[in-house]
Amino acid sequence: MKKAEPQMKSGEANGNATDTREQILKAAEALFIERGFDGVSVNDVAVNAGFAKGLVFYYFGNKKELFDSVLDIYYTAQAGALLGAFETGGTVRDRLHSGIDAYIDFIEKNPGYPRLIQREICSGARNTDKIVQYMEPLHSWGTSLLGGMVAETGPMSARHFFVSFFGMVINYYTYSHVLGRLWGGNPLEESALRERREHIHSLLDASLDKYVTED
Amino acid sequence: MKKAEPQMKSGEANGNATDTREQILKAAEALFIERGFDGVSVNDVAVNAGFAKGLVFYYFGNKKELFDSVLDIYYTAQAGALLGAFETGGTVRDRLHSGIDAYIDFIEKNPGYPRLIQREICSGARNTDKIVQYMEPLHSWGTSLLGGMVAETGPMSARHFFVSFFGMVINYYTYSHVLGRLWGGNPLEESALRERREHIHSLLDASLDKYVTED
DNA sequence: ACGATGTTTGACCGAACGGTTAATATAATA
DNA sequence: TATTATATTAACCGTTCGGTCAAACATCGT
Repeated sequence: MKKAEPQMKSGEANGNATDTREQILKAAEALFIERGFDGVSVNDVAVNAGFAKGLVFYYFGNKKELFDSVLDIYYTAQAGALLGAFETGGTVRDRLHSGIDAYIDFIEKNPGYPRLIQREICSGARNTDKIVQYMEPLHSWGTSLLGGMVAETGPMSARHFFVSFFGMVINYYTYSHVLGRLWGGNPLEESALRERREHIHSLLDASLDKYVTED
Repeated sequence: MKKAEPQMKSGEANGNATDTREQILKAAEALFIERGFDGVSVNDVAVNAGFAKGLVFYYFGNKKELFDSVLDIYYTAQAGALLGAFETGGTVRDRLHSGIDAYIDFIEKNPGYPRLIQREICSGARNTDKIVQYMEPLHSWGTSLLGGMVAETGPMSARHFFVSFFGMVINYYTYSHVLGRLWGGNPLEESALRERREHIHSLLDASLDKYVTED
């Protein structure tokens, strides 16, 4: 048996810095989503990407920076996905609906995102800055849209609506595997996702009908 | 200087198995809430409780069992807190309101609970069984209450209302430190909590008014 | 062919990890 | 008080951790 021929399979040395970086990032993303920062070792990432551990440090310096790079990818993707949707015209009601749709679209295209970000939120103060950075555009979009139409403070203020609908949207996806067990089906299949989307839009309409004076 | 006198400070050897077990559990709970399973070492727990590491294994066998013991405490507490509230009388609307109140009460008395359980949910399949066990009573209470009054399937079915209100309730607490930064205040102070509670009840009323045919 | 530059590895480091164990301190029992 | 049973410690084990580093490999302009 002669030595292994140099054959190109995914995640093997390729001499291209950009490709390698991206392969490492892909592996890191998948693992961090599955097990969180503390549940993943740098060696896990390297092996899953098909490289030696040292290479991860060559490209990312340390584990925290690797993790932050993954977060930044999502942040950029989210910003890009929402920016367009936030600038559409129409009534406030229309704009709220299309903003929520854009956010759901983004989540469905990035199914790992809810778990990654929500676990980070639960982890307390460690990454608060980055999470705030994430939510700030969403938050200011939502609250400024509703701003003139609901009370500025109190139980029916825009900020509470924001938290409610944000939680309503994102939790369906973070809970999906539990809901699958509870319901006996796959909450992430296409028809179920359509159903969920419709539910949220209906609840938005119900809230606007009752608590927002005018469109 | 003579040897340290045997004085009783919190978390010191006391020869009492029950007390020691509880001190370890308390320390473990606080740390698991703050940093999650993988972010906490057994030595952390032992030191925080004021004992040697070996003692944790003496009482709990291994790290996973220690973690499960913490989860079980919350599960028992939750079950006890909700059982009474689920058996009150009145209209369906009244019973939904009082069930939600009981759940909020429980969370406010156990402020670490949302972070602990939600992070576990985000961590995927590892503890799905236990999480399902957690949510099953809540879920069946909510869906059976609404059962006869909304569609069995489709976007306005009981199951979707359950997810929406569950997420609405719990996310306010898991997001509190982020919301504090976003709003410039403390979302966990008493007046803010009252406000949040009122918001949720109002949204429930709006939903019932629009989508539930009769009380 | 050559060195220069960038890429990748594998061996290595000290620290921390989960877990074990023999020995000791304490409490209970007789 | 002597004996037994329990509670607790400190040292230890093998493994894995994040991180470093010198050497090897690849690429490419000259």
